[in-house]
Amino acid sequence: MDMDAFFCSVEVLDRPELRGKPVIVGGGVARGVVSAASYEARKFGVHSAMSMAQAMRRCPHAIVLSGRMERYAFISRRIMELLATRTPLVAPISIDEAYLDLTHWLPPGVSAEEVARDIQQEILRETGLTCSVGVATGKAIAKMASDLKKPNGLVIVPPGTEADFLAPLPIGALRGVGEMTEKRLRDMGIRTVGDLAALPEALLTAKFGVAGRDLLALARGFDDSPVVPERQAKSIGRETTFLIDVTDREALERTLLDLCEDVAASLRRHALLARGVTLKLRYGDFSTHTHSKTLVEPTEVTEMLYDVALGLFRAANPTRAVRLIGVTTGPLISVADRQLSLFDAPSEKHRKLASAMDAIRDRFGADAVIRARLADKPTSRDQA
DNA sequence: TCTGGGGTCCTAGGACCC
DNA sequence: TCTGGGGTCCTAGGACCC
Repeated sequence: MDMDAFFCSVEVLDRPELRGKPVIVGGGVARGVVSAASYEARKFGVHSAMSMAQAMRRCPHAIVLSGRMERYAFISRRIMELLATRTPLVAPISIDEAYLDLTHWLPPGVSAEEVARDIQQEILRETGLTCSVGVATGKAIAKMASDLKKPNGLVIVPPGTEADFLAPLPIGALRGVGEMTEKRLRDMGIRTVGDLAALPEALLTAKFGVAGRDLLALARGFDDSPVVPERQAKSIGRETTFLIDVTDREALERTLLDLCEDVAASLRRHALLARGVTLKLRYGDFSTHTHSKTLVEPTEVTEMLYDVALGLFRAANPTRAVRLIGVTTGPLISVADRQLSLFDAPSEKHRKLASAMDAIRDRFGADAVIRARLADKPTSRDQA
């Protein structure tokens, strides 16, 4: 199940005067990208992930909105609840998409196709939004089927017809084939999934390794990875791109603290501890570097994360202007699995303070308590 | 054209251990 | 003085997805 132009459709729902107009939800025009484009905007060649600058060139009269994530998340939760009434095996893969395994959950005498239509009608009735659905024996093929007839489409791939369904599709439509792989395959003369399916496995493995073998299997219709609900997160991170590249170390370090604060709060909210920290820096030429360190002891404490992140930042010693800075933590373990060390005492104070601050923020909002370090000057993120 | 922010998974070399 | 093989962890980079 895949919602159609989800963010834009929600905006049109809430503001009917937008209906029929080219609407784009995305980041700032300066350095942002398109998050969602209405079908009217897509007619002009606008699509998600395109830079806003290019989108505006292609569709100068588009209505550009910055997006309201809380509103989208609210509607998403409602949709996921509706899906959960059909089968316990629902795996949300993003805010507007989910896989359902109906194998053992079809009501007697009811086909998967009928359930799919029913879901589309129910979502439309309950939210006013349309979605597209693909029905197949595997996730990847179901996803490709749902992409085929948007919006409000329903495409069924009967068991045994997978390879025939895939063969005419352009190679870039195959899940796992991104920009890089598409280019390499096209250079080899491969244009459709059928072309790929006809190649010998040895050739694909030689060129692309394990990924080549997997792509070939999918191209031939073999797709059986299970629908797994509720997978535990393996990493949690925050990053920010500046409006203008930043050289000022003090400003960068302040942003780093801000990011660590966010990440730590998220870890605590999910009752997780980080075993490692990765600092990410992107420079003006878009070159991107990461610097990681495994922690002596897993933590969810802002100061511990910041201490390590700052150490990585100072060791990296960036001399060029920074376009993006980010902090990612992982791998993660559950708080329940914390191994208490003999030298744990000093961080206990931090943990208590942090949970007190989290509680205040939950009740009074994110800005109710802020660090003295972040209090006076605006952080670079405020400017971004 | 000039590239967000949230992730997952894979590769590969070197350290380290047995 | 010419030096194994296997497993796991750490770190960096990169492709891909939504």
